[in-house]
Amino acid sequence: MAARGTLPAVEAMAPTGASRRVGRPTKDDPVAGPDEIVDAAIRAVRQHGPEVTMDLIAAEAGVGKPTIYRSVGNREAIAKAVAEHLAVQVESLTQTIRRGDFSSAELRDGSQFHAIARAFFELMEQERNLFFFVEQGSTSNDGEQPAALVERSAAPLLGAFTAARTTRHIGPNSARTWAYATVGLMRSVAVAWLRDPYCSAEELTNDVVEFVFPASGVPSDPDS
Amino acid sequence: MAARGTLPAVEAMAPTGASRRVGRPTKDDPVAGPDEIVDAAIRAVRQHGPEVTMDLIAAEAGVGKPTIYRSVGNREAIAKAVAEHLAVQVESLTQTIRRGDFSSAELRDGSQFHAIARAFFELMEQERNLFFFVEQGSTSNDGEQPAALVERSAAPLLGAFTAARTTRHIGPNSARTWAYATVGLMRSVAVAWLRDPYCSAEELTNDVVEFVFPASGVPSDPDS
DNA sequence: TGCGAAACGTACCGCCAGTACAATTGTTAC
DNA sequence: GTAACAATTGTACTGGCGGTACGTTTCGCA
Repeated sequence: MAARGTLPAVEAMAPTGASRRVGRPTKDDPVAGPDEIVDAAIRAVRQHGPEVTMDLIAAEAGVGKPTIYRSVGNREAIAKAVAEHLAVQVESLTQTIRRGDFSSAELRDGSQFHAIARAFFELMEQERNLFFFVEQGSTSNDGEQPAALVERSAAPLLGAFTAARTTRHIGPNSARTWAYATVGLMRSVAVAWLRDPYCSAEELTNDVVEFVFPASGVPSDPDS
Repeated sequence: MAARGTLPAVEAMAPTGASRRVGRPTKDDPVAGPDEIVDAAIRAVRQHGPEVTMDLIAAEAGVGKPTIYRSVGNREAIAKAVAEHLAVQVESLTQTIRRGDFSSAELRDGSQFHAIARAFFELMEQERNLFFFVEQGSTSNDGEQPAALVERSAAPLLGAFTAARTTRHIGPNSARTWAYATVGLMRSVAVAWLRDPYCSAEELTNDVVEFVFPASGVPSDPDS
């Protein structure tokens, strides 16, 4: 088994799935760039759950594992890219909502936040695996610089939030703390709710809005 | 050294540190129960950081690795125990503060929360490694039941919070959401602040209090 | 005294992120 | 035209870690 350094026989292989030939690819071959690899990673995570192996991602992308590491980076870098993807999705959803459902007059503090939070929760419900994948990747390191993946994935909430609370004048440090507080809040609620959907998305959103903006909310509990 | 001549080839070993003899221990030997093991784990995490290996924990405890798995459980179970330890610490600190610094009249909504939040941040600063160890252990699984480690580590905040906000009558689902929101908020702020202490602990606490109780806070930013 | 149960640590296994290296093709020099 | 070099890939491997099988030793009880 396990031929030594020189390998004259490569025939009995094909477990990775759709791997291309070895060596430099032909010029007109469909080369897989970073974007294609990230897309493949997203599909792999969606299909196999948040604990996909790098080999499976490579197989889904149709490339070898080293290509991933050269083109995108290690597992955490992929998680970062996926977080970026989620963030863009939330932003896009927010734009749509903002254009469509709300009249300009309704865009007072609470309701705008409500729309964004609702979009966030629904997207996370839909992209559950991606969310937990990003979640897991964020705490993999032991506390150094590159963290803040989840933060990025929820960051779109920030704009609306700080805009809504501009009524009071605050310093940069306070704004930063409030930003962390907001994203952490959304993150934690989303995780708990996804693990055990104890109420409807609308109810959840109302409660979160009521928490952040104590004045503007509506009593959301249907019972009692 | 610990190596007795009984086994055929055990000489070239001793990396585990202070392992006892093999076989069932003598009755009056200092047997390491679950508590001792958890204590050893805490020391190991403090010393070697949040990514300690199980072998190092076993070495610190002076037992073999299987003993840990039999007595406490897998890595996640240890993280859970450490989370419990932190939670108890926070509770104890809270008790002390409540008895000492505050007159009974001052215990209105915001200030009580302030004291607890302050204690929480300071303990997490002091027990940085333990905090990140728990943090990491909580997201290791792919989204199933046993999670909620961090939640437990910040849960002491819950009592004070719900008590403070009882003014409005809320349903159980709303309370649950608010609870998740609160602990997630504290967690996220703590992580960000520990990774980059961009302000003093007091400032941080003030900002968090101001976020949760918009009415009762004091403007904390020294710069204008 | 003997024998099963209880409890332990050593040595191992499987898995997986990350890497060394040969293979293969594009490209330039002469 | 062709030979050397640069570019780029996938295969096969490594290292390390969480978790476990198994032999070893002692206790408890008949």
